Amino acid sequence: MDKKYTIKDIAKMAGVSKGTVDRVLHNRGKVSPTALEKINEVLNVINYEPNLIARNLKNTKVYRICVLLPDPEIDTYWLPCVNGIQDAITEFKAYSVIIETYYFNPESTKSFLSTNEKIIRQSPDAVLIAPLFHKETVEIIKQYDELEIIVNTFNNQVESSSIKSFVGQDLYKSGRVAASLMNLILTDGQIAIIHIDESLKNAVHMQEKEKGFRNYFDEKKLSDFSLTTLKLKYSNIETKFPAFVEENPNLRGIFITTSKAYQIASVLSSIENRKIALIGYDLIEKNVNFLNQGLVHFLIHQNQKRQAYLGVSTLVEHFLFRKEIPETILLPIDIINVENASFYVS
Amino acid sequence: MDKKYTIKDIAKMAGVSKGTVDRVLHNRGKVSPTALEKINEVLNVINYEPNLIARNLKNTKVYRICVLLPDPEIDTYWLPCVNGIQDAITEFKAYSVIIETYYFNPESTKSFLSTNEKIIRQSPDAVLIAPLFHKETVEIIKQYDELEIIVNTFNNQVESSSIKSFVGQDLYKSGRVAASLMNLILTDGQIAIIHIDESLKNAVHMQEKEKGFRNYFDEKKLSDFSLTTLKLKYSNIETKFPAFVEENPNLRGIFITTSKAYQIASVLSSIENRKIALIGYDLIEKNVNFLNQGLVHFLIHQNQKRQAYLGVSTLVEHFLFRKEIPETILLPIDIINVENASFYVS
DNA sequence: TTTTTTAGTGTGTTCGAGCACATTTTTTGT
DNA sequence: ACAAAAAATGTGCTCGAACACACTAAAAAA
Repeated sequence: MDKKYTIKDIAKMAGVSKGTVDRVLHNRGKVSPTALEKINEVLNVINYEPNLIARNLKNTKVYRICVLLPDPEIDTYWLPCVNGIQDAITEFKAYSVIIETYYFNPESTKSFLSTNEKIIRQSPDAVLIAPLFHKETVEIIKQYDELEIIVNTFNNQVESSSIKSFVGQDLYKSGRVAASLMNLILTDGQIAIIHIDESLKNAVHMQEKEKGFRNYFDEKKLSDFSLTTLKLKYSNIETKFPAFVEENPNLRGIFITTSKAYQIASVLSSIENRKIALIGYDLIEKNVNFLNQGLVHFLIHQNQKRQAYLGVSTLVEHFLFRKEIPETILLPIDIINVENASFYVS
Repeated sequence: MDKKYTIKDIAKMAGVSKGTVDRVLHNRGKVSPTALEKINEVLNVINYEPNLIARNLKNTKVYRICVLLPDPEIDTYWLPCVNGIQDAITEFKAYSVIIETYYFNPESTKSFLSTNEKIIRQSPDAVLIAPLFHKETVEIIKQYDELEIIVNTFNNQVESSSIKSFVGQDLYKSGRVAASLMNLILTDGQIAIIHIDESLKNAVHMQEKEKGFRNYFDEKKLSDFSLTTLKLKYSNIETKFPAFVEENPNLRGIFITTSKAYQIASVLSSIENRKIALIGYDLIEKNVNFLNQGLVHFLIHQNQKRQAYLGVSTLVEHFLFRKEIPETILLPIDIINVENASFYVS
């Protein structure tokens, strides 16, 4: 039943040599109809599963996987990804796989393109990309496609038939989750949706979250709330945001669509007499600090570490164990408050 | 730097044979001080990591791991565990590991003990147990210990120096999480903590959750709430519970410490004019249905599937890759509402 | 009929670790 | 000094898949 058969076993059973069995299994070379039938008969009865260990031992081909993501020194948001990739490296170090990480400057499309060129020069078997820049990504993917390099993406979704896989989160639904939590904290009043970002590279990201957030309130017909959208940059938060709070005395809640909730929380902490509910994204240290202080009510965990890990590991398992690469992996939308945060911070 | 060295490489570098290198690495047999020094010199310079694939190919020892858990046909709560174990079986089927599952009747300590005896007769290398019965577990673990069989546990924590590892959740903290959510839904009124269970086998489980739940309200000095504890059995829910609701007109919220929230929700759905917040455990189908209907507000996901998977996989990796078995793995306390539930249901 | 081609089949080596066994070297005892 | 024992070291086989190569037999060409 669960006995493990080897090629040798099959050969003996079919009364041929292991070479012939091998030829049938990989349909290479010529095999007589007689031998083919005998072997197929055996294969139909037993359930042959090649020993992946033995296969991998013999396999001298070294697979190269390149990962491209923004420099975590420029944006610490990407730090967990590095850990996730490190996990994958550790896990697969025994196998003939090389996993290399490349960083680009998230503020520069040029840097993105030039680092891609650098990767292409390495002629990898596959790449995992955080496609921050939509247009440039579509462009560069053509090149990968021509070179028959498998392209996986994570964090940002880019539509392209050349992309084998995407690992990320349903942003629209994560907006809805945030809305459902906000609706639990508040009963009425004004809610601001704040987008904080230097450039527009996260535009789609942020819009999807806003859509989901607004859709929840529309759908539930929660007419006691009024929703406002506000766009801020790092540089003008300290001036524009306090003014906004001043102008909107009925403001009760804020949904921050990026990982910069701590910047809002920091400003709010200096404004007395205003209790405003905050919901943001990502368990970066500063956010968790404000969560523990009670200034941030909920964080939505996007689990970038696991995103990056899965992005790499599905590729490795594809090469080593011939597993299918899943087209999309949507990670759960983890709801974090002060009580369960410690279990998610790795 | 990252070059992979083989025993043969080391032998050549040290000017000895691979046999001698092997003896040094495993300190078996006699080696002259001269040879030892030469080999150690080489080992200090390079970073030798044995090829686990090759090691495993050669290794003819078949490891046997037995898993013991309640029959999922008697209590569907355990169904996800079976899937988790199945995942592990699939993942490691290439290796020389046999993973066998045994069921016992969760209502019978006798069944628990006799199934354990059955497992012992298989003389496994390790077991993973859901130790539902505390006293009997302590008893049976002695036997495993004498036979030098590694014992891992999951779901229920049992203190014993003979237990190598525990995979589960911090129940006290999960109670706190539930409390924090309840505090968000309600502003005041009576809250019932309901324990639903046939026997007392989950007593410690439920008590821990209650402690955490109550502690949260105590700590925050939320004096607008009053907390009551109610113990129910499957058989008397339909009579006792409606009476309880009747008697307590100020009842606003219920925290169900087991996975039977659906039974409470079912009764509540037939009682008109009472809006009572429900928080329970586990994403079993019936619970998720009530979550979608809006009768259950939050579920806490205990992720039994992953518990079982990790319980097995840490053992397998210990045998195959000589990894350490972590003493305790506490899974995150996932907060589930109607908006994010779909991502957790596997 | 003999030679050449090709279809069909089997044998042997490789991957790296692990271990049994054989061989060589050194030490001990007489 | 020489045999015997002990210590040290080297050799060779195994695990299972993969593939190169060698070989046989039958068919095609000369």
